Amino acid sequence: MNNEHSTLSFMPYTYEFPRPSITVDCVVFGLDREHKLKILLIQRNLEPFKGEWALPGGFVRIDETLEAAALRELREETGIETVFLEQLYTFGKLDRDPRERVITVAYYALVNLWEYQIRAATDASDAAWFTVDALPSLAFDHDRIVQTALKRLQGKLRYEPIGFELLPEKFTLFQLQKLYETVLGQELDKRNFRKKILNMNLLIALDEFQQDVSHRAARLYQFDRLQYEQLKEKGFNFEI
Amino acid sequence: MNNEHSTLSFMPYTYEFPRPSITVDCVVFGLDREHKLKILLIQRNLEPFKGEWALPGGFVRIDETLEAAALRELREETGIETVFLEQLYTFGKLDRDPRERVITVAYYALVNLWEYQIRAATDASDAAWFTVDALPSLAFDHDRIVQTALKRLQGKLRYEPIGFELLPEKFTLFQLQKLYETVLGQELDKRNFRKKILNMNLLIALDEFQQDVSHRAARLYQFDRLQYEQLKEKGFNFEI
DNA sequence: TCAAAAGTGTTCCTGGTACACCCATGC
DNA sequence: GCATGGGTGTACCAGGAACACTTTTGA
Repeated sequence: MNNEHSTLSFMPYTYEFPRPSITVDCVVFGLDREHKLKILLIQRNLEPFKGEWALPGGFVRIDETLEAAALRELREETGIETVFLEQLYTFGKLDRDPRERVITVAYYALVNLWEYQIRAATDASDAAWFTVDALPSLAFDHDRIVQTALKRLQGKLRYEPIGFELLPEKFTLFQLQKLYETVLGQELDKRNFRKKILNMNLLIALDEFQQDVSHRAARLYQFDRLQYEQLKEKGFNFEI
Repeated sequence: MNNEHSTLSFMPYTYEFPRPSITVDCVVFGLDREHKLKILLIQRNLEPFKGEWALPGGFVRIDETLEAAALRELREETGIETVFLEQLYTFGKLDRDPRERVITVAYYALVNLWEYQIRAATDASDAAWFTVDALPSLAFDHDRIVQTALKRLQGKLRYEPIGFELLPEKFTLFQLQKLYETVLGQELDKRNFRKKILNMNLLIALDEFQQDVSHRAARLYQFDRLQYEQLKEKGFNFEI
């Protein structure tokens, strides 16, 4: 990786001016069954920061887009296939990587942890979920990236219907409310929450109910994406 | 710039894997005296797209941050010194530059066009202001970048007090209202607008009035940044 | 005296907020 | 029968929206 200790035969790409490396990093959010917000981290098995926890990510190849790189790294390192993925911010401080100048384009992803367990990493390194308010210390400037992602998630959640990405296809209003309470960090009134979300006409009430719960089974709902797109066309603004 | 037609002596930087170039581009917004929203463009005097209009921008040096690169390019190409500058989005499509893979980190800036005229570019190429709804065709994917910046500006303007960056230090409520009407593209009720903005207690009413206007002179106001920071601490949310 | 913008209050209505009890189920 | 969440309505209040006229100034 460093020019100094390799011969030209392994360094076939030459440029008139020095160039930084470009990476992508992904902050993957998931919501567990106890309504805790979690982030997926990888234990590094290479220097620098070997053994420390870091965001999944890696170098952008010359023939792939940034988003393709993010999706590829997610697949390779965590087994995640299809997710909500959105660009977060590009971090370019000079010393954020001790080896050389590395600019990273950060993405954040929302995955549904309810129905299936994300596979651990496919290679030797470990992947694990951590509750956001009990994260280990992170490699590079990944703690700053995580904080930025958290703020973005909180902001977006209030003004766009992205919370559903963290829930299974069919969910209860209680789950949805807990999601908002967890991510926004404030309790919400049950009756007012239901009134507000149902009045939006974005949820399809199913004729299905929870199974195997030790209390009255709640009705299941589904998010009506099509309806949302149509309402948005007409100037409707989602807001919780 | 291309590997093919230069000797190694001019291409002293070698890497194991190919690397894209990194540039920054700036969408500079200004508001003219007729309450029109304008963008600052540069006429390119180099290939590719020679003679076409493009956003001010250029290559990121290995020893400068992204923001520093954006500020430097603004200074060099337009003479703009201190502005509101915020990262917008990073564009990484494979073919967005016909020469080679170039990833650009876009910024948007807000400048005050009222008190002084922005200098034209310092080199031979031309800089000029264009009304946003009458832009010429742009080089590269710069039209997409402009559209992204416009959406961001409209979104931010409603929820953060950044509109003041487009006005002089001392402004009238009428100017402020016209700003919102222009950027958001909708008319606002004069009485309701004044009530709302004054009730926020974010404006300092000065004992100064407009000069040399052919109608009753309006009172001048100033944005109270300190007060805004304090209110924000306490959970206050700006919203128009 | 005309043109252009400054400046000012009230009414109505919508939507947010606060709040408490009974129901169904499994253990 | 107890614990857990499911499910429901009303009263109050704040803030948004609609709306018209008089004042000031310079040309």
